[in-house]
Parts: sequence; structure tokens; C-alpha cells
Amino acid sequence: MVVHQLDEDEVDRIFAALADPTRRDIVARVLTREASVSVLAQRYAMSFAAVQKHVAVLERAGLVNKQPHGRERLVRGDVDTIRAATRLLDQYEEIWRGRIVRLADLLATPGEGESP
Amino acid sequence: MVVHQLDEDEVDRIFAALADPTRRDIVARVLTREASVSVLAQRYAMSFAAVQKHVAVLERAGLVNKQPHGRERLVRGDVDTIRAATRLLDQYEEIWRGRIVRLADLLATPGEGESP
DNA sequence: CTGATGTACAACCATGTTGTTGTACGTTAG
DNA sequence: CTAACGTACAACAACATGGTTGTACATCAG
Repeated sequence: MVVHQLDEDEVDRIFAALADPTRRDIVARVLTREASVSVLAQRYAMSFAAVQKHVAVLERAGLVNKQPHGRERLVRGDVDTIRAATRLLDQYEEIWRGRIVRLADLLATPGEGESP
Repeated sequence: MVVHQLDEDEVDRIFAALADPTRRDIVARVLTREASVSVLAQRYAMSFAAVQKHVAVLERAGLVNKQPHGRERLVRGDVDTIRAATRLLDQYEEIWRGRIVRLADLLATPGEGESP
């Protein structure tokens, strides 16, 4: 299992994608069962194109992937990306605990030097 | 310990707040050591007012809180909110595992009825 | 072939975000 | 008291976001 290391932009996209109720709902649904975009779209009070855009945001974030199947695109949730985000949040808790890990590389700005 | 139940808007604010590198960096910093807004501002290549806004976004999300201290406002990270977000992501993994929990209330839209 | 379905994508509008500068005001230092 | 500091907030510009409608095109059903 490749434990994909996230760069800043990927983290941005993941959290931004999760910051919308419709998208969180889509993720929850397609984690258990894949669904075509149009089937998903039926569930929400917005146009097909709007749902399509939400799926695109999730796909760019790596939270779902689309697989062509005839004229449909089956959307599946990617639990690995969820896990990567969870791990990231866990690291904040580690920081809080004082075990700084090497979060410096991941989140902190350079130019440090907290002195001895 | 009160395990604050998050509503949709709070979740929106938390993830949106985390979807920015400057804000994630601020959170990481003030989790270990509180800092005034101006001290924080020195670290970033943007105006004081811009940093002030980032702190405000974090505060609205409950990720930090500000405590007046003389003419300064000391910013401290709130690990409980981080934990709430972590728990939320964990629930997605639970969904994926098929143990649906009662996420329906939290994320799924109403009007369900997955057949007899 | 034809028509209905599923998707993609562009154009557009309204609103929110992220940065800026400028002003105002309370607090601390001297 | 006065000057410097720390913060708050408003106004503005640039850009991103989230929705809409319309068009185009591939695929499936008959």
C-alpha cells in the first residue's frame, strides 16, 4: 500500500471539496455503492450540470474517481484519500501533544530557528 | 468532556478553514504556543489585515480562539475542533467498511427508502 | 435509422473569498 | 501627555465558487 504523501495543493483541494454538504453527501453515498452521475443528480435539488461540477471537484481532490461504463460514468469513493486527510488531522493532534513529528516540512513555513 | 455534535454549517466552516495553507500553518503554530495576531502576521508575506482575516476565519470555525491580553489578542488552537473533524472523517471510513453508523442523520439527505 | 439517455462543456450571473489600503481607537511605554 | 503599538473594520479590486441554461456528442433501445 502506497501511503501517498500529500502536497499543499492536494490538501487544499481535499478540504475545500469536503467543505460542502452536497459533496460530503455524494462521497458518503459512493463510498458504499458506486453510482452514475445522473443517478446521483436525481437526489439533489439542483441541475444535473451542478451535480456534475460537484463530482468534478471531488474527482480533482481524489475523493472519488469515475469509471466509464457504456454511456455512464460510475462514480466511486476513494477511501485512501479520506484516510490521508484523517492522518493529516491526527498530525495536528500530535503537534498539540508536543510531539512535533516532522510536520515542519508539511505545514510550517521555513525560516524558523526557535533557538537553543 | 462534551463531545460537541457538529451541524452541517460548522462542518462547512471547519473544512473550508483548513483548505488554506496559511491557515493550516497558523493552526499548527498556535496549537503548541499561543501567539498574538501581530506576531503571527510577521511570519507571512502578506499584510497584517490579511492575517487578521485568516484568524477570523479560523475563529468562526472554532479552530482557534482569541483571548484579550492587554492590547493584544492571544490566539490559541482548539484541539477539540480538530478532533471533531477527525472523528467525522473516521465516520466516512466506517461508511466505507459497511458499518453505516447513523451517518444518515449527519450527512445523508432525507427522503430515503432504499426498498423493502 | 431514430429517438431518448448520459455526459461534457461553455457562457453567464450572483455571491463569496482573499488580498489590498486607509482610518479609528484602546493600550502601553517613556 | 504623547508616541508607538496592536487591533478592528470598512471599502475596494481581483478572482474563485456554485448555480443556471444551452449546445454538442456518444451510446443504448426499438
